[in-house]
Amino acid sequence: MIALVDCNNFYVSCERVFNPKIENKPVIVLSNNDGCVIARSNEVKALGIKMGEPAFKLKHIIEKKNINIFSSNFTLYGDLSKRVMNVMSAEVNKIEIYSIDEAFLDFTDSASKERGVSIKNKVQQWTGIPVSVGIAPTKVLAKVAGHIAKKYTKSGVFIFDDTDLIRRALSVFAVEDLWGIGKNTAQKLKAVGIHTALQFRQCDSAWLKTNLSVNAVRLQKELFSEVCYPLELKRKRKQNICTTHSFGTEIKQLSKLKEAIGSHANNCATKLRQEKSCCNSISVFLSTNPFKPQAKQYNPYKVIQLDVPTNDSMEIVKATIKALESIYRDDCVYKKAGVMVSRIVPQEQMQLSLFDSLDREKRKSINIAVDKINAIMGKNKVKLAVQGNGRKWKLRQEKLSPCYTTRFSDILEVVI
DNA sequence: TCTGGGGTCCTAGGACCC
DNA sequence: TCTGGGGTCCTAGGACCC
Repeated sequence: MIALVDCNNFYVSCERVFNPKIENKPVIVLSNNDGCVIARSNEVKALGIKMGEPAFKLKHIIEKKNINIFSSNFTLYGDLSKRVMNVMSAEVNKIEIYSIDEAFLDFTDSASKERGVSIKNKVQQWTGIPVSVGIAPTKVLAKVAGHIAKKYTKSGVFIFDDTDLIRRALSVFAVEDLWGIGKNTAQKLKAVGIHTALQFRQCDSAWLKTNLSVNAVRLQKELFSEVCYPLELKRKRKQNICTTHSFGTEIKQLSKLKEAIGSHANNCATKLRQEKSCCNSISVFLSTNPFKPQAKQYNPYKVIQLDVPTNDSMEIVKATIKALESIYRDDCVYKKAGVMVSRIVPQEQMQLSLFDSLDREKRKSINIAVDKINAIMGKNKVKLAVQGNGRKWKLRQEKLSPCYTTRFSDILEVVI
């Protein structure tokens, strides 16, 4: 048996932990640049505000309903996530951390509602974060159970412990709410009269295989309690690492794009080194503002293949700047830029080249030193000159909450 | 004025091999 | 009129997830 533990409205709950005034009040957390809604409290969901809605369209209702707005504070959310995961890890033998706010727990040794409730209460008491728990024989069913727990139970815990119960639940569970069924697939299914999870479970698997994909067949098996997605206990090495941002204000000049791309590239290199990986290929991409159809649209990208895999900041930044120069056009206004590194290999398994002229040992020492300094002094305290000192393309974060748990100057003071 | 930022997996089709 | 029958590898694009 598997338990899915899912934090309720996670980012909103994080903001509430240190700000009890917004308990039971409508709260929204916005994406980077204060662009879209990415987390909503129940009060906000009740108002009919959708996930992903652009903030500027909500100005009116925000004022009218007195909604509390926050810029995203990923430092805070990441730290609280770590705490939640730590509490749960101590409760089970095996755990798969699936995302910032979700984990699958191995309940094979004992699966009961009481165990779910006990974990839920402990997480709530020790971290301040409310969670829901769904317990079932497979991940897909645990997701369904979690859904039910969150929506229809008082305890916030739901367990699928008999097949008839599963059958009855699936008969009223919308097919588009299944894990792995997105908008497009749901549309296809509905076109042939499949509306509920039970109907999906009953349909011909050969039809699923040809018309959808093998994943649809796996999903179907999981609904029959047959495990196709086992717990993944070992953290996998990332296959791609991507850093990108929209600009607060649009950019035209090459020099500013260089700062942005250079920073993204350095960021990717740092992440590569944290993963102990090297990349064999680097891509750079730019895009204009798709929401301004009257403006000239241009979304170029350039991929550079390397002879020797690398995670050296200087080498990666240099390559991206060259790529940027090759795709830049001065008759466009850019809204977004990014860097992606791929074809990743473990750093201890890199294939060397006979004709390599770079002193890799020396570079390695430099990178280690820079990483060390930045770990102590703060991100990007030491950086490459091309990144500039500008904050010109910086994020807009007008409603940022303090980093209560990770910055000494932000620690709460208690007045007695 | 204003619309996020990460990831993964699968498939079809092209290029190539014998 | 008619032009084989196997394979592999790579990539772009689609679909999905949080």
